[in-house]
Amino acid sequence: MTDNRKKSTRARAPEKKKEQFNKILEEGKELFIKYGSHGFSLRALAKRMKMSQSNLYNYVQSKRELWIAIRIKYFKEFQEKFSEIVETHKDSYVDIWLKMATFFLEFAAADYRRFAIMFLISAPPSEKIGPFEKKYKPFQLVNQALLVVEQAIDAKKIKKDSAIELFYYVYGVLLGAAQVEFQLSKKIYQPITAEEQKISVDQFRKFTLEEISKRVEQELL
Amino acid sequence: MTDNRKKSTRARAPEKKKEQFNKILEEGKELFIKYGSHGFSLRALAKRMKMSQSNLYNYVQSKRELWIAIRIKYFKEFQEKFSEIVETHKDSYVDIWLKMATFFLEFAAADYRRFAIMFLISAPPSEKIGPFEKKYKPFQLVNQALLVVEQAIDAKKIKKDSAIELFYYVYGVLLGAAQVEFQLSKKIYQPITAEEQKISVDQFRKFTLEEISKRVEQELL
DNA sequence: TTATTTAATTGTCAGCGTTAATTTAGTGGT
DNA sequence: ACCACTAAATTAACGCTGACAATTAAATAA
Repeated sequence: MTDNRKKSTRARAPEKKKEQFNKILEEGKELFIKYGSHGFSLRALAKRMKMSQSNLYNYVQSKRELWIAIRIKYFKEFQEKFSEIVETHKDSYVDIWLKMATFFLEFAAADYRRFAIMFLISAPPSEKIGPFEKKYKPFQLVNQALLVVEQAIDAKKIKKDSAIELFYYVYGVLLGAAQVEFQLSKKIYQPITAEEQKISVDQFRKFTLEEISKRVEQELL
Repeated sequence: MTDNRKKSTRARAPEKKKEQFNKILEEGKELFIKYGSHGFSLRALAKRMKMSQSNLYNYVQSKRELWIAIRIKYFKEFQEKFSEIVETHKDSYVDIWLKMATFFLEFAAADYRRFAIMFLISAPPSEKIGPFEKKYKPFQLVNQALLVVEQAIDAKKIKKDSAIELFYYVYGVLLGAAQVEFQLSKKIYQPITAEEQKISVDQFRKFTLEEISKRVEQELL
């Protein structure tokens, strides 16, 4: 056994501690992306951080909390890019929807494990509820997109009555489509019966985006 | 510590062993449904079975294999009910789609953990690939529904060109919708901004089914 | 009745999240 | 420059997990 720890140093200044915590989150992200939820252990993370495993508890109350902290960070990154699309849009209402949808599907496909930790896998259970869990609200990402819808309603560009329903519906469509794309992209899958059942990821995405586009068009006044 | 094991008996006849294995799957299902993926341990299952934990390995190569075996069993149950709908249908093409979709969403909502083990959570990893994993094909459930589509194509009731795309699309819609419904049903969730963002599960389902219905209608010749 | 087979057992392993007790590096006050 | 204090870091241990090896003994076949 070689000693992997670095020359023992302590992050005492609040700024230094924040920095250290941030590094923990970054290493945690990498660990998760590389080895998945089952390879994501505090011991492995500690080794990467060159610190003892129990020292992580000076930064986080539980594995669950760490998990949620990473999720929140991913959502922040997601929001940032998402906001950019939303705020700089000069396109039509339909086009902005198309851009948001495309971004969502590309984001999921670019790193499915990241997508999974954000939208699919629930955090490991813990006895206590920590600060990150209290802070975290599901459906948070939704708000950014909802803003677009509301602005359009206010500007009387679209029908008001079913806008919210449609919004959640499209969110569901994208959530499901991202998963179907992933399953389609796996080599393992081979349709059992006929030849014509085959479908490529590109084909599927094109179809999905067109469906969304057509549906949103109907909403215009 | 009380000894929970039953008076030691052995299931040696092939029939008896099959029976015993079936009981393992049934208890496993219950355990999973009751305590979720994290409460689902071989030791807890063994206790329920009143046997030693390592004896489970006489029935299954790994926890992963057990997981997949349970998943397969759930799919069989799903297929059975699904087939009934498909095979006894006297309705229009649109109505049968509506029935399939309704069944899917009701199935998911009736027991979300069951739905999750079938469609969302991936089985825990294992070093070796067992017989159940070899047997299991993802997208298997899809075939039953595909049959309906193909029959309709053959009967020249619907457009052929985009039938398969639409099929996968609707599958994605349902997969996503089931998850949105679940999130909406959680008490935790409270929208942040305006009042009108609220939406009930019933509202959402109604909307979703209507969307599917409208979309399938367009496919008719 | 005996030999064989194999279900079921005990014991052990490394790995996991978590906690308690302890050490010691970094900070602020004098 | 020194000292006291705080808290980041350590070591050690707990009970849990999936898995494996060796052993026992119940059910079957000869």
